[in-house]
Amino acid sequence: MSRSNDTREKLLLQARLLTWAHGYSNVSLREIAQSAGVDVALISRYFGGKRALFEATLQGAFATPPVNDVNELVEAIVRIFVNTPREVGDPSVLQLMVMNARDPEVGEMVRHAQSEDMQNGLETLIGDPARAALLMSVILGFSIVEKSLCLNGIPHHTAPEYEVQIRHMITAALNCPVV
Amino acid sequence: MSRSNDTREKLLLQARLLTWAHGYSNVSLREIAQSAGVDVALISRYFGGKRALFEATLQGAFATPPVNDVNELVEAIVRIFVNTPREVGDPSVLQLMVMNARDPEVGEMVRHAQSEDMQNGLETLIGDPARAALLMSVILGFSIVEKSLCLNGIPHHTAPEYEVQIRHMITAALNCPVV
DNA sequence: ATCGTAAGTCAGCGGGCGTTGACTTTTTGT
DNA sequence: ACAAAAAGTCAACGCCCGCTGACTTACGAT
Repeated sequence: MSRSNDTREKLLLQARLLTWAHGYSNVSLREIAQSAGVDVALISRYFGGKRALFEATLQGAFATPPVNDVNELVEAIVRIFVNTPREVGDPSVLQLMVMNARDPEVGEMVRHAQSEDMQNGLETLIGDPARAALLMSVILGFSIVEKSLCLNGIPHHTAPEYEVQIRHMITAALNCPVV
Repeated sequence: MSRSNDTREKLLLQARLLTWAHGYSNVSLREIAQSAGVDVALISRYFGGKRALFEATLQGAFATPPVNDVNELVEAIVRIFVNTPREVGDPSVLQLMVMNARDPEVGEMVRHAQSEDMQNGLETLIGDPARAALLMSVILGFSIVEKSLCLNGIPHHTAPEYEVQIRHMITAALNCPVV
């Protein structure tokens, strides 16, 4: 019983790492299995297929702790995007896959997970969907471009100064006139 | 002579549409050829291969008109992101592919094209690479999330109100303390 | 200790991919 | 009008993909 749970978790972890980093359709099951040190066939046995494995990967991916007001929620979101260790996946990459995933169902899965966990909470607390979307723009834009800069060889910001910028822009978003 | 140029351009156009919309590795040459109403083999003949076709696609993709000061450059960039007709590809999607493309050379191609055309211009005019990157974050974040919202079924902003928000955030970025 | 079941292995399937080379059709130059 | 060259067609290649089913091994209850 415990041995199977072990391999299940090993598969899940590697699937998260690889698909979140490179995109759903750019990672093969054989690759995931090899990284986990496990046979490919076990993926189909345990999860049912590639899509189901990916779906399991999204379980609670964007979970934010319960919050009482806008500031707390923003803090929680910033923490996810800024401080989440890169090793366990970067949520911004998920947002990327939304648009890059050719398979409509895969895109829908990611969007649904992200929307459930973050966007809806923001909208509820802020009240104005337009401003919530604006806030989301800023936060996601930061994490995406941050990653892009790393790829470009530009040393990414250290966490403290990065957070200063993010907070400044969030304040701007909260004060920006929206329709 | 003109017939071959025609099919070359048809291939190039469809390649742009499809790969920019769905990502390099999510579009097959057969698909591109079919959309162009042309035989697959002609792609290899005219461009040499999939990668070369994609590279041709990037030629001048981010070209901005010559500008004299920061405001003009920002205007030009905003115009590209906000007003570029969706039919000829959305540059934000290119930025997406930077991170999603598994093939390192493909990612490098996109990054190089974007950097050459836009980022460097911004840095030269602004002087401070950190602030230029911040500005880029905001602009790219907007266009990416805008697209994401469309996918989520939320009606995207009309151009005027969208531009108001973008300008507000750009102003914030220009006034934000950077290290 | 043994037997049943869970866990893991392995070869192979059908299919799509990028690419190639031999072929046919169309255009062009004389 | 006719031959040379360009443009387009077609079938097939080797490869990797997700997935399956028959098989072998290891564990746990009796």
